[in-house]
This record gives sequence, C-alpha cells and structure tokens, in this order.
Amino acid sequence: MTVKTKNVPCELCLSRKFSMFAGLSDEHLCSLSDAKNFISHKKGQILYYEGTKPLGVFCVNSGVVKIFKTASNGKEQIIRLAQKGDFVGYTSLIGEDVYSTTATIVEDAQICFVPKETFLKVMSEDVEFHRRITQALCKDLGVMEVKLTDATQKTIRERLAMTLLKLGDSYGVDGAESQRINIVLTREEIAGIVGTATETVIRLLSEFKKDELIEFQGKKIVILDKKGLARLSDFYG
Amino acid sequence: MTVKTKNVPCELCLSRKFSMFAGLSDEHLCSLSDAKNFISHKKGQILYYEGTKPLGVFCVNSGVVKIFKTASNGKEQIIRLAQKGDFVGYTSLIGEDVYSTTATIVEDAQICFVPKETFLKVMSEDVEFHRRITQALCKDLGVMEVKLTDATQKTIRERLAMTLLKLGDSYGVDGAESQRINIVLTREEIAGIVGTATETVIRLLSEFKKDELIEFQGKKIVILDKKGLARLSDFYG
DNA sequence: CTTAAAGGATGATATTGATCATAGATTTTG
DNA sequence: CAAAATCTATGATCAATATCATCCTTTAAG
Repeated sequence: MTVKTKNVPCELCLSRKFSMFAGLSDEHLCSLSDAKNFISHKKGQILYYEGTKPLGVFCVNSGVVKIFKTASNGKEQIIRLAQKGDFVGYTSLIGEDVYSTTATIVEDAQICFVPKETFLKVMSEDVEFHRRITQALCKDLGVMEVKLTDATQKTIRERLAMTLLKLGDSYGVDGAESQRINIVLTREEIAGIVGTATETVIRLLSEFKKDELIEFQGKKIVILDKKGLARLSDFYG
Repeated sequence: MTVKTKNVPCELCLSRKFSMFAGLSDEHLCSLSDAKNFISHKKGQILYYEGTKPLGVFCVNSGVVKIFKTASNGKEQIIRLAQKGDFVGYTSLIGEDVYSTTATIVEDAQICFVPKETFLKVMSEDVEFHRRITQALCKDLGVMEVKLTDATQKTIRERLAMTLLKLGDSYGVDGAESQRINIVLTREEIAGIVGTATETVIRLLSEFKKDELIEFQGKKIVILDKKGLARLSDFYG
C-alpha cells in the first residue's frame, strides 16, 4: 500500500544532492518542498502505466524502480533501473506525450512526486536546471545507442556478462576479492534487462557459476571474477 | 570533394521551416546565417567520426545522412537516417561529450555547419528553441526505447518488414497501388538498420519479393503490399 | 500450517539466423 | 575498355537460443 509519510523538506533531502535538483535556488527548493508528495512504495507497486498521461515527475529517494516496455509478445524489456537521486517519468512529461514505459517498484522505495506545474515552472525559470536536464537527456540517448548496438550485435552470453558488471557498478558492495550485487532481481527480470528468455539466463548463470565467475548468496549474485566477466562480455578479449 | 557553395541565408532557407530552427527571431537567424557554412557533400563522405570532439551542429538541407555506431565485431548499427530539416550531431555537442556515432553521407547532400558557439548562444538566448530541442530529445529517447525493445523481442523478419514500412513513411513516393522507397541503400546498410547480417537481408528480401510484398525497381524497393508487411511485422496479426 | 503461486532448474527439441564459401552481376577506376 | 572492387545472390553448415515440458524449491496467502 502507498503510505504518505511526513514530507521531508527538499532543503534537507540527502538524495537531492545526487540528483538534478542539486544546485537549485532556495526559492525553487521551497516551492518543490511545498508541492511535492513523499510516498513510501512497496515492491510490486506501480508508479505509472505505459500509455497514460504524466501528471508529474517522480524523484527516487531510496529503493529501486524498474522502467520497462511491454513487447508485443508480452515480455518486459527493462529500459533502466532507477535508484536514489534518479528522476523517473520526466521524458514523457517534457515530451508532452503519454508514458512510453511502465514503472514499478523492485525494492521498497521512498519516492517524491512533484506535480507537473511545479516541475515545469522550475524548469522554465531556472535555465541552469533546464540545461542539466537537457544534458541528462543527451547522455541517456548515448546510453540507448550503445544498448541498441549491443542488443543487435552481441550474443546473449556477452550481454549477460555486461549486465552483471553494470549491476555491480550500480549496486555493488565490494568485498575482499569479490563484489556482491546488492539488489534482488528474479531471473525473469534479468532476462528483461538482457533481452532474452528466462531459461537462457538461468542456464548461463549456472554456467558462469560453474566457471567460478560468480556465486549465489541467497537471492543475490556475487561477482568473483570481474576480469573474467569483462573478457566474456567483449568481442575480442 | 566538399564544395563550399555560396551561403543561402537562413532567412530564405526552405528546409529551415521543417527544422527546429523554425520560429527563431530574425536576429538569431541572422547570426546563424553569418556564422554557418553551407557545404555540398558527396555520397560516402564523412561528417564526423565517433570519438572526436563536436565543433558544431550539422543541419541537413538536402540529401541523406546515416548515423551509426561501429560494434566491436566491426558491423555498423545504423541509429538513424537524417534528411531535410534534421539536425545531426547536436546531442554530443550539448551533452559535452565526444561523438557517440559516426555520420556519413548516403545520398549527395547539402548541409549547413553551425559552429558550436553560435548554436549554444542561440540556445541559451532563445528559451523556446531550447525547449524545442529538449522536446526533440525526449521524442528521440522514446523512439530508442521502441527500437531497443524491438531489437530484443522481435525476429529479424519482423524487424525487416517494419524497417521497410518506416522507410516507406520517410522516403516513400506513392503510386497507384504501391509505394516506391526513394532512397538507395545497399543490403548491407539495410542490415545495419535492422541489426542483422547482410545475407539474411538478401534472403528475406527475396522471400518478400516472392510473396509479392515488394518488388525491385533498379536499386530501389517498391512496397506492393503494405498490409501484408504490417501483418508480418507484428507479432499477432 | 496447508495450499497455492511464483521462482528456479534442467532436459529435449526445433528453429532462427550467423558464418563460410563461391559465383555472378554491376559499378567504379585506372 | 579492361581490371578491380563492390554488391547481390545462393547453398551448406553450425551454433546459439527460443520454446515446451516437467519437476523441485521457495515464498506468499488463506
């Protein structure tokens, strides 16, 4: 169930400092603080559905959100995972379009909802903020270009190895000789990131485990051999 | 060879009206006109290479430009084709990054080059223009999401059928019962759009031809049965 | 606490599509 | 105009991976 907790003022919000809201004037921070809603979400809840109209922007304070498209065969293609400090749903809002994706909670999350008017107002008044957004969009486009190229030109094994390394970068907790990916994803969700069938992920993960590239700790994956995975993920290595 | 022709002033440029430059003030148009370079490019020439630093933005007046990434296996993944009115290379410029793609001429083109400073100045001074750019970026992101999803979830046959339909939309010349795709692409380039091997494209195209979905007119493809292709391109049809 | 549902694992099988090889057709170039 | 280069075409083969089926394990729900 969604729980509206007492609003933490944006001025005091820690995750803000990692977000595009960093650098806003006090005035704009206050108008955000006033207008926003701070809401706790449980795993599985839905932030928005593909095809519906954006009413505002979500700003992730904690937890993880998956943003995906549902393909015509019913499978989910995960476009990205959003965590602390990330904005969700702003492209559709700014692009004045319906949501091109669906967003659901993967790990219990606390998320601020900033209404459309407030967000657009800040954006139009703070040129620097607008510029940061534009830049972020450009970076995102670059990332998507790489994803598309990888999707068509790399094998599933390579893409899975890459995916693990990237998850390690974003959610990794480093140990002595290993890195635990500190997020629980089902095999189906990993398949949704890689863009493959669930069974294939299961098989390849056991192969990686047999080859001592990774191991399982409960529901989490531990990377044992980063270089090995990197070698696998590249075409020539 | 690149030929610098007499600059057509932006005020009088027809293709401008289809571009994001539409709606600029006379003052900004003039500063563009003064700073830009109008250059004729021949097929095969290169606008920029992946990994190099953007020095400005290209605005296509006529002709066709392909924008692609080179995968680690050496194959080209075409990200998009740009034609009259399209901007090329602005994401890397705005994102303050090196080019993420390479751009080359597919059909003889006339292209304006607007230097970085001029472009950024206009962008910072004209909020509306900035907003249009931001919106275009959002749309582009939406397009890339669809492309990624299709790349992982659709078959090559489906993607090729889709590609033909989209090329028809962008470059089609309608006849009585058919639509000629009025652009010359090699099978290798089509493969680069679809994200597959050249041989596969050749085989599938002959299959489509045998099934009377398309025919060849010289080096161009004519769509005979749009609905048939649409049915093929969808998962359930 | 028992049952149902979801997730994970594994085998068998089929198919798609990549790769390699070769050859003809067309275009470009010296 | 001849030679080289590029493009198209087609066959043969093979590997990767999707799909289907089944079973076991874990988690969630009544």
